[in-house]
Amino acid sequence: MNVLIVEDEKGLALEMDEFLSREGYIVEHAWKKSSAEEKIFVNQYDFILLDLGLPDGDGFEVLKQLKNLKDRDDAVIILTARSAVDDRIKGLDGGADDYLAKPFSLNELLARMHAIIRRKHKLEKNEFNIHDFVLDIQNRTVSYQNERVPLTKKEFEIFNYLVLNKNRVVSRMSLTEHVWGDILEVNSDSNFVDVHVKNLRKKLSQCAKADWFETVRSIGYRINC
Amino acid sequence: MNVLIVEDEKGLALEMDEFLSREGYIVEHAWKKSSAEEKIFVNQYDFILLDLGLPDGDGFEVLKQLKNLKDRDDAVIILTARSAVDDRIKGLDGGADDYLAKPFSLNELLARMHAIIRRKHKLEKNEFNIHDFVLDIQNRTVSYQNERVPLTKKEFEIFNYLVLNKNRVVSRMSLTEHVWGDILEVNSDSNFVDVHVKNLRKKLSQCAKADWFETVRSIGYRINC
DNA sequence: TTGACATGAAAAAACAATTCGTCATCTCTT
DNA sequence: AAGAGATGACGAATTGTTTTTTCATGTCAA
Repeated sequence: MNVLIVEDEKGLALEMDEFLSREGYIVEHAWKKSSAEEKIFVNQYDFILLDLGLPDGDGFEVLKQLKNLKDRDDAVIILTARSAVDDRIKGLDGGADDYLAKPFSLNELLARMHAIIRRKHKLEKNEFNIHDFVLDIQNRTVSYQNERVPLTKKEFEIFNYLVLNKNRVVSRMSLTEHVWGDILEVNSDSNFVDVHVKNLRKKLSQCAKADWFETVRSIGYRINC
Repeated sequence: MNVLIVEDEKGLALEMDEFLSREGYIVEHAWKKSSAEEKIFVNQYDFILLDLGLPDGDGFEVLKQLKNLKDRDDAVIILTARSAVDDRIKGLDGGADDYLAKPFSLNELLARMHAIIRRKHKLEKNEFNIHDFVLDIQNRTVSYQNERVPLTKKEFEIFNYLVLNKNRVVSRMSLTEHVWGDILEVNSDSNFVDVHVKNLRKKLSQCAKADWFETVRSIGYRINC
């Protein structure tokens, strides 16, 4: 999952980066309003963590720009000093999905992100249920009939992203972007996605249901349920 | 324990080196007769593994040189091609402690070395018994009243060397040479020996007997029994 | 009182285990 | 038959753990 951190305070930004990277997120940074706008224009993100007090302008304008773009589903969490938490923010009228008053704990941030995923997918808990699997977002674990399936980081991320997009074809391209980030140009003619999918499938092979984890020739993969 | 390998066949020599290093020995090499003689003149070794067919002469002469030196107790194992195993070798008249016909297995070599230690210390098994400890040379383990005491490599080597010289003062210098090899000049003013001894003592502290593991001020340590 | 040793804690290095990416080859689908 | 994907095996990179070394400080014996 891709996250854009729009925050000029480097220390905080790097802390967030490290923390979220550990959690499997692909993190990008924008240190000011202008570069944030450029990045948003070019890429889509699963989350945008938006500081309001940017050196070259109000973060709210970034949010407005985003809302002008079509077909975007980027979740926005506003980060702001407590004193700045006034109604315009609390009401979330600008279209943000949540806000977080500084200083905040990284776990709090993560919890809010999970909450957004939960909301988007209409989940009751931080879990996806698919066939007999339970994919636990919080603990980053997968179980099959209450039996833990040990997945590596990459395997979990692949499964997670496919489940997040279940019943939709996920292209290799998109999968790569969301699991590895922008390593595309460097090595394009490798089959590492295939290899990881193979390994993942093997670990998930306890579920014998036919075609639940499909290969879509020339495009990518799809999980059906 | 220090081992000198006198052997011109590099492949074999390096194999032996790797194997013996894993077993905790400090290994040096001499590739020909002349350098072997120089080394023997300068240093003492616990074992000299002596190939007879050296490029610049007969290995036996190295052995003769060694016997000319006073106060030496280096154990010599002769390595030689099977065809060369004639009476002069078998009889071990030259003063070697054992011989080994090539090709031999590294474990066979090690077993012979252990046998020599056993003989020198008049042991019945490959074990030293000291107070309630059993120091197993073969398995490189230490037990106290049949309870295994987990030691690190260095800790074991220190204990082993002190036990080998029990009731004698072992200088820091000597201890360093036998456990670490010739790192002396590089860092002399370090207290790493003391630290390891301290850690070792802690692990051996189950034995409450007074002064069995003494510090000899300004010199080194001594194990009494 | 001083030098030598002991000690605890932490940094650095070594080691082991796991994960990741590459590659050559095989299989399947069209 | 040709292109796409699957697979097994292997080396590289990463991660986590243990061991080794350094260091600052405390203690003890001469």
